[in-house]
Amino acid sequence: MRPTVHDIAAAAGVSLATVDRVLNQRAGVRTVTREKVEQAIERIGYVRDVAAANLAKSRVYPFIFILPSGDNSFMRGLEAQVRAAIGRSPVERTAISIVTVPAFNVEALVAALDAARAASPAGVAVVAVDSPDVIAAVDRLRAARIPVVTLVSDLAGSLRDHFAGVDNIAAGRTAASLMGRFLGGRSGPVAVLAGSMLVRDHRDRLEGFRAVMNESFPAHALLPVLEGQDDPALAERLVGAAFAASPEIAGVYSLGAGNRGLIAALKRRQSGQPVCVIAHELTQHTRAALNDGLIDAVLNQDGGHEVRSAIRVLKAKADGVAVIGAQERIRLDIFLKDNLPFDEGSETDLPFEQAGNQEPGQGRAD
Amino acid sequence: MRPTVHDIAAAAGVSLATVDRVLNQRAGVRTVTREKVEQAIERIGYVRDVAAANLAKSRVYPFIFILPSGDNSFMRGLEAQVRAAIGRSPVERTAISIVTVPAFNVEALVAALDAARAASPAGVAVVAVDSPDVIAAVDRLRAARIPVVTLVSDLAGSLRDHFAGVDNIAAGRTAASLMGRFLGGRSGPVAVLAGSMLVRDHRDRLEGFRAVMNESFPAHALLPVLEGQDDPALAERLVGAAFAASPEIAGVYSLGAGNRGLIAALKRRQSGQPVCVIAHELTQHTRAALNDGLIDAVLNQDGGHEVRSAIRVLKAKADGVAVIGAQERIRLDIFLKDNLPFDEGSETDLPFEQAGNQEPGQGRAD
DNA sequence: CTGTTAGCGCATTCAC
DNA sequence: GTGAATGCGCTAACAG
Repeated sequence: MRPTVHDIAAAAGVSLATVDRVLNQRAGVRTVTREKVEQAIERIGYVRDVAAANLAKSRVYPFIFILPSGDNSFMRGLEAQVRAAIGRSPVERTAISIVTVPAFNVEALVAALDAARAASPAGVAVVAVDSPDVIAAVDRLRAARIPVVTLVSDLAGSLRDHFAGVDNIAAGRTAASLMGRFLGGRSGPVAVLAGSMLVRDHRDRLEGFRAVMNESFPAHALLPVLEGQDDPALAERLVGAAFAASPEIAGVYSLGAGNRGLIAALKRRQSGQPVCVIAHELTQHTRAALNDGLIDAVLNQDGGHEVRSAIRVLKAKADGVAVIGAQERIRLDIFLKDNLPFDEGSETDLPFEQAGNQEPGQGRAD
Repeated sequence: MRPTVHDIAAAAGVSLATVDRVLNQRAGVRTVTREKVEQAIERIGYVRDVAAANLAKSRVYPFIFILPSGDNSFMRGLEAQVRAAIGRSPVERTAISIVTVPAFNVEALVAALDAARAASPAGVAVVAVDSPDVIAAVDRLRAARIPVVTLVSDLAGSLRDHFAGVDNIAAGRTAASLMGRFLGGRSGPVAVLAGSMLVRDHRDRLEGFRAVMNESFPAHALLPVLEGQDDPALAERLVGAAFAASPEIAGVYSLGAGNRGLIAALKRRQSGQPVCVIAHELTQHTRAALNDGLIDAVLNQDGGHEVRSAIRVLKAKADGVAVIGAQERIRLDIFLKDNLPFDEGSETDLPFEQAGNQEPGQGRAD
């Protein structure tokens, strides 16, 4: 039997209440007594039973998730995953609320973060937009001792506790490496379609992609980055224009959303050599395009894993306990048409695509 | 507040003990009473608090992990992950014991399974060898109402509750798809190095690989499969001989272990065109070879994830509760030199490679 | 400053 | 067949 609070009380010659006080670092204990207890804890190797503690506390964890609104398959899937977590709330002792803010909008995000702080939750998860104002707002949360986890897109320079997302520089490097090898002997420049340089994940992917293309495949020039604002219509126009201007394009790297537009442009393209296409995020649309051979590879992050990880980490931070580091590393999935997972929409998991309002131009769509 | 046993007792007009009896499907309750209680449960939407139940029971889960012994980096890493789980035992209320048996040895495995059954644990996890005798032994465990999870290599046709491992057919298909595209215009046959056709995972990978190579890249003939018994020395001899016999080899797919031998053979090979090499399992050796450009891609399964998943599933089966399906799907990791994770040996995770005794020929080495 | 006591939600003796 | 009482390990009033 592992030692309990009673054992340490006996060993230290004090009462349960005193033990509890030093265990939970509450005031009102003489230093001598405290040390006596701490030594007893150390000596008998006590580890607290978190389940029992939570039971006694009837602990619930109020968390706030701040996500971009808009018509973006990936983000809507992410939201669905958060809703799934809400469904598990009774079991996991969480009370999660979702706040959506217009994508790429610094002021709205700052306002949401400050509102979250006012609600003093046990933790906040946020898809960050990279900006000094957002950093400041996150740091205000931390100053209020509220744990913060960035989700999908990180916020370097802030005091956030953890980032639940993939290594986006590595993602960009991987995209370049696949692109270069898939192109093999073929020549021609490569186009890059991004959403916005305002978000860290897109910037990181671009950086990684550029680095490896320049190092290892210098024969393929990179065309100027197309910023599609994750808007399918805009993306389609931009890509279509690029195809028209440079018919010899050999590859396209789509590092943001708006892939519906990219796919439409690819379908419309009749002439020219085949293009190698690498995109991000497995959605209904990219999955279909992968199967049709329009897209060669999809790099994906598992939104469900990210959400569950964010919750685990927020809980751990709220309790001040350690996490299994390896379990919280979000892996970059590489999908070819050959290793597509069975469609997850049917049973235990959530659909890749949710119904959503059409708000053109404002979301990180698809 | 979510409803408790008290609420359902009140709603049904019975006592706590009776509620408990129907909750845990114990005998000694009149059918009328039982139905009354069940309706109350349904009506107020009761869900049992597993943590509280475990606390009351002082429940511990005795689990047995059966792993192949021998000098195999991946398997030793897996064992290290199980040991890490043992380290978390006090927190997770598990009591895990590890049993190792010689690799590819049906009789030894059957004996271990039967011994495990005699110990009547709360669950068994086993790296299966595909054989009717093993299936029978697993089914005996299930007949004794002991949950069984297969780990890494599955056992089709058995009554095992769950498989904690990757989709190996998809893995083989993916390997072929990468191989074909990486080879681009180059011609020449492709060699396959396996461990043993006695294990399901190797057979599945081969099947997937063959299928896609034949469908999509018929220009590349497949040489007869080399069975290296996961033994580095044997693998090196076989691969070296294949290079000598067919200097025009364009690619090698190593779907088992023994990659140390493969890498040695690659280093020794001076002449001929460059070969595209795809291997399985990220170990110290494959990681180095990937960085050196000797290996082009490594397909990997995360042993830590598999072990943790196996434990979660065994617990759930023991408690008769559902699992989050998506969380328990083990992903196939594709590593290029560009998306290698930081070396995990240093901090939160475990080393890729453990020290181990040299037992040539009997392990699924490296 | 420290100790006593009564639960948290559930399982399990025991009586009735 | 059914119910009342006790405890799992911990926290939180409330007294002292």
